[in-house]
Amino acid sequence: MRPQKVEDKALLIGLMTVLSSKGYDGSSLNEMAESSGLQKASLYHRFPAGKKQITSAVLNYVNEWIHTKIYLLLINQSIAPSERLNEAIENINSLYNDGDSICILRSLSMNTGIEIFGEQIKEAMQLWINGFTVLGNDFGYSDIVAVEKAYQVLINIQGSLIVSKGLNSTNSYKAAVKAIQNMYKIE
Amino acid sequence: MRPQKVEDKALLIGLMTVLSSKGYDGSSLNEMAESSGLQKASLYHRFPAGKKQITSAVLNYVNEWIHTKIYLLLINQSIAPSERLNEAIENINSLYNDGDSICILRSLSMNTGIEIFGEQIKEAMQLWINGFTVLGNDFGYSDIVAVEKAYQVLINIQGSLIVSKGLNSTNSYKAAVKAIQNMYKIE
DNA sequence: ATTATTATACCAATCGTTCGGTAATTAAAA
DNA sequence: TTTTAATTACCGAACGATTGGTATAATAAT
Repeated sequence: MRPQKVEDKALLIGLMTVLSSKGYDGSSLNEMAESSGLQKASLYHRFPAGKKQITSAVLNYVNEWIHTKIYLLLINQSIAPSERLNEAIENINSLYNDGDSICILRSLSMNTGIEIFGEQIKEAMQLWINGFTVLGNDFGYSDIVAVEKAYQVLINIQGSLIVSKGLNSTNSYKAAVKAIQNMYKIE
Repeated sequence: MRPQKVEDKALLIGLMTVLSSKGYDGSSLNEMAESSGLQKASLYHRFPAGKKQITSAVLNYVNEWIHTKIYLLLINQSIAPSERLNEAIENINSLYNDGDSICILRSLSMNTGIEIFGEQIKEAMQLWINGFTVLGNDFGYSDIVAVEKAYQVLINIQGSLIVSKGLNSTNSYKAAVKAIQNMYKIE
């Protein structure tokens, strides 16, 4: 049979770019087509249920990304905790373009998106928090402190991304990343 | 002349509700009309330039709110610093419905809104940061530390609001507020 | 020849916006 | 005191453009 013009992964990444920067309502199918390299009708061939299915597939891809690049990495006890943290932060930096991008979990958690995709967004955040909780434990912190720190990591990233957007400077994001690294110094 | 059916302030608050929960693209004029108590055409009488002018007016209202309820409050040296902090937090809690609402600065800082309203969003965040910086100074912290803490306040609020939405629980927001209060304990 | 993929054209519904006209108030004229 | 004019606020209906979504025909590969 005829090969795909755009592979699944590249397709999802192109679609993620639009969705994360414009949100669900702001992302038109025409923009999605343009940014993915396929025509609108071709998108309906790949995602017969339309915009909702597209967005859900992108969120699945994001969840898989978080699962491997954050969760599985952070619970991998064959790597030193400090090394895990460094790699996770590298991955996060690449995900958010060193603070320039908008997080898709934020873009899709407006009232229009959260009603449809709430479960997938919740799953993504919990994966993130669970990974960093294990990291905190492996750094020697108690369960309570490890959970606290894990939440603080997610809050710092999400909050600093908003402040970076609002102030038009990635300084806030970069400082937040450093603060996260300081949160896991062994005493 | 004929009196207004809805006063300016009530009008702006109704419009703010839609904009903060659905964002710029997600807020239709029909929803704005319904939520404000005026018909679509009447909104064009009050805001001749349409949706952009409506959104800009709402952001101006928000900036005035931040100016009085955050900035002017936090720099008011006739009130004890700890008292200023408590009042500011009360105001913030009422603004965000104790963590249930979405911040309009976040909703409008998607790529669709930030291009049009970037300056107003920047102004709002800077007011916020400047107010908390003065508070930090009056608590006795050095300039550098006071600025750091001020940024952290904004990041904690914005980040915890996102996490609260995503996890469908205001626990994260409420914990972040407590963390902010602990940031300004006098040693 | 068959099948997967894409492109063009199209649709109803909704979008932001505009327009003609009405309702309510005040001030001046009769 | 009543009437008229002027002013402003409001609204139903319609505008062209764009939305998400669907046909259907053409193309490319096995």
